[in-house]
Amino acid sequence: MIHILLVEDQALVRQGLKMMIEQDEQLQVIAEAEHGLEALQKMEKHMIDLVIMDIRMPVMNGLEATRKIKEQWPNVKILILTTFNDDEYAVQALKDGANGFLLKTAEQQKLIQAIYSCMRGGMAIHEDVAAKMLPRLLEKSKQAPTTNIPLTPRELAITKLVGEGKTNKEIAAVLHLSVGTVKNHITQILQKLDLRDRTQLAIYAVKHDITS
Amino acid sequence: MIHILLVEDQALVRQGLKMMIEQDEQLQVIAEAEHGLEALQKMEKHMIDLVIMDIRMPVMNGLEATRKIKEQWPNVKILILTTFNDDEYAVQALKDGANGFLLKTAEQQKLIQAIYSCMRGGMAIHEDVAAKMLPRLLEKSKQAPTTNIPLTPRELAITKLVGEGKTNKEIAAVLHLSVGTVKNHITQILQKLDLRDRTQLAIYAVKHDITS
DNA sequence: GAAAAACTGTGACTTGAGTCATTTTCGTAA
DNA sequence: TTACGAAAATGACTCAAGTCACAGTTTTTC
Repeated sequence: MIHILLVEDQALVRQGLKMMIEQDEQLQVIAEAEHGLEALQKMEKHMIDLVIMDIRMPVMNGLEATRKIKEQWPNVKILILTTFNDDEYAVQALKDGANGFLLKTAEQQKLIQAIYSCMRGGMAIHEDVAAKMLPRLLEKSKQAPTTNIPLTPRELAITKLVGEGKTNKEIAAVLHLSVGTVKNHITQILQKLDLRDRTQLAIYAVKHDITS
Repeated sequence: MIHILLVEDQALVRQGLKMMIEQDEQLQVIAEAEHGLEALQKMEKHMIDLVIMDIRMPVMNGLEATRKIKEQWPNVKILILTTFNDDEYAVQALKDGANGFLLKTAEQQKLIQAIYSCMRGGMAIHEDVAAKMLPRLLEKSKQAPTTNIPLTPRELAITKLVGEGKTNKEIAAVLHLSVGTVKNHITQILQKLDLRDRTQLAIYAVKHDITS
């Protein structure tokens, strides 16, 4: 038997969900809340396995509630209820520890499926939500096309070490060079990349993922 | 009429795909290739709208081919053919510009759907593939839970500017402080975070996404 | 085989960065 | 009310970093 907490401010939607969920005899809604704060209170009173959480709510929204619940009860699964327009929230929700997404327009069959897949440790994400989220996630991890970095292999190696926060002395030791040579290379690198000092170079290295 | 290039080394799979695709009268496979290199050659000879690309192939794999095709023909759509075990490649493929993923086990209805959604500019990603990829993507953009960064607001502001590569003088100007004060704060910050110099601090700032 | 680019090194010089001691002000929590 | 941490500042000191000029060696490229 899976014990579920329903968090959703609109009573009608909540009722509908409850009925759909309890069509499956292994699933039971043993608590309901109208906003995040109430959800936290219910969590303390009941043994909850899974929370179904709306994002837009008064008092405390779903993101904050998700974060706080995951802090105190890391093993509880959380499914986010979402609409097509919530995609910027969705990414944040995932970072906060959500285990999946339900479109409000989903039919009950998908709903039940999502609950079980999420309880099994998987991640339940509706196809359309994923399609919207992925490009957003990629933007951040992309901006480094590794193209046209006009550095020689030696310069790259030094850039990498600068990006790890090493001093010239340490770099010299690792590469078996003199400190003076390292300095010369760095002068060269800064000129090529139009940077001012090793700090800007380190930032460059991290952002362009020069870590090989 | 949508012109399609099929890239897949196994002739049987290729034949099957072709038949499934051409069930739809708007879709036509006008070229086929057994590996990435051949695909590039075919691209030059035909006007292609969409490429369906396997990942594991001899001579030149699907990732490299995707990258090269997107470089020369940025408007061509590319759908990656994948299995459940390819998820580490999948992320890379997306970064290289792929427009979607097809599971090799998908039925023809899903296949056709994916092609159209991809041509409309959307991203076609099978639910199960997305579920596997998202956690992987999140790991990279996550590691900064913004928690326990024991810095005061002032220190945070300075850390942020260091992370932008600013000098103490510039930071002092922005925050209306003396250079000495900035130095003092930085000494304090370095001690708190157990770092050695502003370069390591800048790296810390970038990695923890302190950019507010 | 010659030219170009990459790699290595030295020494001298300038300056930004970081540490330390010490002081003052301000708000807030015990 | 007191005590404390955050914030701001000054001055003096040390040193790593960066620039510059010059030079030798090796590797790549045409």
